[in-house]
Amino acid sequence: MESSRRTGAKDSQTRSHLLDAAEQLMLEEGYAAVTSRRVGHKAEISPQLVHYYFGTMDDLFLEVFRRRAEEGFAQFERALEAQPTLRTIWSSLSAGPGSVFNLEFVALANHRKAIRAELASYAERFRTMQLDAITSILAARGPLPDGMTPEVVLVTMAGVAQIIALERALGVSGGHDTTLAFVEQFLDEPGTDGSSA
Amino acid sequence: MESSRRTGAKDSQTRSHLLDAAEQLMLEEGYAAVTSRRVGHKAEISPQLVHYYFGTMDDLFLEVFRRRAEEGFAQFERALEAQPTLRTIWSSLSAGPGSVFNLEFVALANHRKAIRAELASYAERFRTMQLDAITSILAARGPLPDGMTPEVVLVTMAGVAQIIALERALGVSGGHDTTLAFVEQFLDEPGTDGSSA
DNA sequence: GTCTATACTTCGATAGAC
DNA sequence: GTCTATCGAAGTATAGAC
Repeated sequence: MESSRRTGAKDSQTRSHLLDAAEQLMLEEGYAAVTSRRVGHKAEISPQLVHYYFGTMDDLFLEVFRRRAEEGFAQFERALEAQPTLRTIWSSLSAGPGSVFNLEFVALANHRKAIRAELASYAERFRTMQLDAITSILAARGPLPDGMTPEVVLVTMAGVAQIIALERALGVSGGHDTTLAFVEQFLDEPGTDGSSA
Repeated sequence: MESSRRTGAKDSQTRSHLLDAAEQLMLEEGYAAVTSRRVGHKAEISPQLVHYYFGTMDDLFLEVFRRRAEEGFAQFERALEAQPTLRTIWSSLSAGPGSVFNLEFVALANHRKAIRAELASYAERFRTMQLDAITSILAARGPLPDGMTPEVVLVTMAGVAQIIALERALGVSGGHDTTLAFVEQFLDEPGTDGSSA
């Protein structure tokens, strides 16, 4: 017996369909296209059910984000356990639709504080997890050049992965090939300062 | 004698005020907050004038972008002429509100093709200009490590600058200090492979 | 050349029947 | 748990008075 709102069961099929539709709309047309009416229409469900299951649109956005985040999180953990390598970390940073998705959410977070908080918390959890992993991986590879800490490597890889994803979405590709080749070279290297073998 | 729309004189004060208001709204609350009503209200001008001066909202967005782009472009050219250094390029990549601005526009471009085209064209022009500059600057610094071309350095710097700006907007700061310190070290180095002095 | 009035659409959200 | 009916607010855009 709580508030009458927000009752839709978590395992409802309808609920999942609404989340799917919202996610797809967001990916294809941006967050501004995610309206209760359009979500309902895409899911072939009456728009009012959006409010029945999620209350406000902000809550819908949060649920979409959480579902994705948990999924990405679990996926990264599995991949890391199977292959605890630099390449696994790089893959998690440059993986498919995730980057566009993140971008859309960051833009959304600009004026919705509840979403910003959730995003920030997730980003920090993810970063910490990646840092732990990369620290032990790099330790096994020998000493790093002066000033280049595991943190630096991680932030740099994340930045490179992101700008390439972003520019690709824009249709710009200048410098991507050579940069990706350099990343590959770094991933393969047994040592990090060029003094290989 | 052309189409009756889009008549507002380019040098109109009213027009400038509308652009200012739109830009500010976009920076503060994201692109979704840039509506004809809100822009008009912020500029203390009737919302209908937005359509008189710009036709559609898309045209308004384009004008806002162009004004910023030209400004940033000219500024970069001046800075580079005064100080043709790596640091000047880094500054142009990490300069204040520009990054947030870009981010907002990229998100917007996701579902407005006219804006995507403009953004892509600008990004390419800017990248080419930066590449010319960084190539000659790095040439003077001596040979680069294996695989690290000027392009790679540029894309990497751009990525680092961007992810830091993005995370900062989100309130996340893990790893920024050490990464920025590393960038500083790289900017100051007379050589690039650690064999300084 | 500038601004008012206004048409039309879509938005989020709620009430209540079934 | 789902749907119909509906409210008030806000969105883009145009017509036409001044």
